[in-house]
Amino acid sequence: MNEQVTESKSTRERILDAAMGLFSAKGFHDTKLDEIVAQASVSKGSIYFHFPNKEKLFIALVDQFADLIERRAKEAIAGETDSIRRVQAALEAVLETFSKYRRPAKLLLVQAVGLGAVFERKRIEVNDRFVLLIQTYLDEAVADGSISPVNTHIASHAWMGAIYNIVIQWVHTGEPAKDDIMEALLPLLLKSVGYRE
Amino acid sequence: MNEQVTESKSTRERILDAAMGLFSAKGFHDTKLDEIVAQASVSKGSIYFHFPNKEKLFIALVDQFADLIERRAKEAIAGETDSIRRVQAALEAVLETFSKYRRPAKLLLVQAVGLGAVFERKRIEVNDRFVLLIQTYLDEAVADGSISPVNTHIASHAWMGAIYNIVIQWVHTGEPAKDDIMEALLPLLLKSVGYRE
DNA sequence: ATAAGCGTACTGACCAGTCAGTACTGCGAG
DNA sequence: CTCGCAGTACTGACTGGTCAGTACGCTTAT
Repeated sequence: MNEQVTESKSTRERILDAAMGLFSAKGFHDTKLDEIVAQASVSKGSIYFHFPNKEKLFIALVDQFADLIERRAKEAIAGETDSIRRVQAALEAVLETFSKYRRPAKLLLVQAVGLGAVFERKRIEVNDRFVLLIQTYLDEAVADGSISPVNTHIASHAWMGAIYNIVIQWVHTGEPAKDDIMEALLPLLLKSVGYRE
Repeated sequence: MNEQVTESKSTRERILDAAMGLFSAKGFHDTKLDEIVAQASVSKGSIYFHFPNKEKLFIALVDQFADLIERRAKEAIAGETDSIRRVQAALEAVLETFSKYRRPAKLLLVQAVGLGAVFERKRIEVNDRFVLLIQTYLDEAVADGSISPVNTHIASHAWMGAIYNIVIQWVHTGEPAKDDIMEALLPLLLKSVGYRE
């Protein structure tokens, strides 16, 4: 929300870093505030100076990463004009970003799920943001005839899920390797909406 | 694990039913044991007579439903001989079962995620069970030439994710309708592995 | 009698959140 | 220039509510 003007960045940053490490590894409930305190070498009070509560600290991390992903995807799209290339570029950018930031990926895709109603809303919001992004460009691709007329609503949800699950698998095991994902997943998704290269 | 031989079914069943309702709606942590007690009209001691702890009660529900899904899928497969039809039948059976049991679906797909390490292992185990099932029949379909030679490992994970996400969407909003899912998702998945009807 | 099945009242560990206080910096008035 | 004052950043011991799990006792069936 409010950009840091004062140069106290380091503390807030240390809290976020520590929280990211712990939340992504152990989940929300299994991460104790005292652990973040220890990891970040800050005091408990300091955390509550920068964040209203544990929940908001977690959500700050989710938002931060979701924003990054969306920014990268939009940058990639901006660099292309052909609709099918846009879809392709966005997909590459997203996978690239996930693979570059493994811990945030786990936070967003795994740890942010199945926490109560508050988080659920957040998760759905983030998911829908990306689904809508995908759908927009799929619709475009259908309109200019580069892919066959499919149910883009279902297709975009399916794509999102496919990406989710592959990335989650990769986050856990390190397999399949990033390049294998790119090579196999991209054509698979494109074929699913009837695109022939 | 151990089948009920004693005829105390009703209490155990009432506990499971209440737990299913609450866990699926509110998640693991936000569901208090006392709420299950109230909902099921049983005593706390009774719950601890039938289940060693809260965690195991939750996992019992997960296992129960995962078993059901797998059974339905295998039954569907057994009724077909052609490999591509087997894949199709399994998919239909799984979607059918999910749509018939909305609460268990939410429990398995949403609420069982993002709980600490113990549950994470369980979730991966269940996921892998289905991925392997899919992969087996995809490999078969590749072998007999009904679909193109794709990376079936990645494809099966992608399928699983696609199914996950669509069903989760449906669990939350009731949209898209079951029939729309069948009509759109099935051909989409089949096309993704290069099958032409 | 004796044990499986269930009920009730209780415990105590745990942990998010609080708050009184410290350290430091900058600033306007006398 | 310096003293009082105020604002900001931070500390860490403490608390109080919560809730999973337990102790123990009463039944009913065999």
